[in-house]
Amino acid sequence: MSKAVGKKDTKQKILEAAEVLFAERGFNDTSLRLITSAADVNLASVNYHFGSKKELIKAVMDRYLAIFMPRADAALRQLLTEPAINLHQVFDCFVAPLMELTVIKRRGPEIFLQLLGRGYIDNQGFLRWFIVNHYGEVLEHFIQAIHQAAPELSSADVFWRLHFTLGTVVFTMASSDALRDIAKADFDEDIDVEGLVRKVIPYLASGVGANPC
Amino acid sequence: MSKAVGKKDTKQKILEAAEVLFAERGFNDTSLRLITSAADVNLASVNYHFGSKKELIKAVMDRYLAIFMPRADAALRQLLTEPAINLHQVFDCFVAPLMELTVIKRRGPEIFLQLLGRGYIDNQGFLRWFIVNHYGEVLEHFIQAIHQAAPELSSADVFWRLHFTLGTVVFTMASSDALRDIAKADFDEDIDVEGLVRKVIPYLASGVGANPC
DNA sequence: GTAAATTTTAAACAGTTGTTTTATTTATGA
DNA sequence: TCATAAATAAAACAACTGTTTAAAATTTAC
Repeated sequence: MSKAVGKKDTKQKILEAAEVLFAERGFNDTSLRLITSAADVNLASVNYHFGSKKELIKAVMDRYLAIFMPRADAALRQLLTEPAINLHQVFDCFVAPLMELTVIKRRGPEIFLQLLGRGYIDNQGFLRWFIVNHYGEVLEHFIQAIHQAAPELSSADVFWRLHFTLGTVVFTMASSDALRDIAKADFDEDIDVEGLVRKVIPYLASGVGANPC
Repeated sequence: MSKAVGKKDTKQKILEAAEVLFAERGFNDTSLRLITSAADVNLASVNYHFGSKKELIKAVMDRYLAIFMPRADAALRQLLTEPAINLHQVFDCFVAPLMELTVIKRRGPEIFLQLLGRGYIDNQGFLRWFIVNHYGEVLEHFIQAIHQAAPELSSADVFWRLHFTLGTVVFTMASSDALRDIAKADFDEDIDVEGLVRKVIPYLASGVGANPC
């Protein structure tokens, strides 16, 4: 143990700068030079510590996934043991794990959701593959919980509405800063991320539970 | 009138190639060289005919917006004259105008929605500004119709749920090709774009109309 | 048919990208 | 303390970006 407590090492500084820029601007539109100058480290240190930009992206994502996924999974497993559940409860399983991402940094929850959206859109699939391969069982428990809460839905309907839901959340969070500014200006409504999450859940629960026609 | 009927001119060839690539890969990740080689025209012809890449993006978008927006507006105006309306009817206003985009090309509806999503995410605002400034009244009629169909919602609630809705649609359509492939493989469900749109509308209507809590 | 305007072409421009190389500095362990 | 390893630094790399230039080809107009 040789590191001084207050002094972040280079690897950490890169991660901290990269995740903010990736969330704000997307992966492809964030250059390594932008990251390294924001982190106040040398350009070459990214390739030295992470190997490549692709690996840096994975490292940034996994720092959040590794905390969020097991906790979401635990909440879903817990819910699945109960006799009768509803969709609102299913979505509520994600709130606490999401808000606990403040352990990484204060704006952790929003950054994580923004990164998730970027990963879904920017790179055609490589991050999606990574998530499904590493955390696939969480998704399965999610689907299982929806089936239990809304047994009238076919598997295909659940599949589609799961993706509708993902779209709603990810898209909203990707532009949450701008939207919250507008809401503040136009309606004098000042809400934080948790407030926004709690605003979207009734929408999601009602949408997923809608009568298919 | 000197153009041979079967022979597309350069400007048209660029538009046709660009819109597909923009929809698939986003604006920033589609280079002019990729477009011009797909269109089989010279690199410099983009700057010659459109002035810049930014103007090309606007031209691509406006080709669809100019057809879609007036028709959607007409449908909303028509609906607003009726005494009692529901949310399902509000969203139905967009289906026919969307499907009519096949006049541009067969896959016009999906391409348009994908472009819309790209414009929302890729460029931080310049396309959004363009749309709001040119077609703002359509958005106002949309909001008015929602207010009429769900008068219990506050203006702020309508604002948020409108953006949830936009997220759902745009995100779903941005990856609709991949999702439909999965649905075909996993559930043997073979649907076209109109089928997908009709699938998402109950979700949206139920979500927007949910009891706010 | 010829001159003028329009369009196409190839080449070069200046700037950015991720990555690698080489040299220098700093830290480690005996 | 000194050799060794690890980390940092500056510079160059090849590939790519949007745009411009200047020459060639084509079309238009009289």
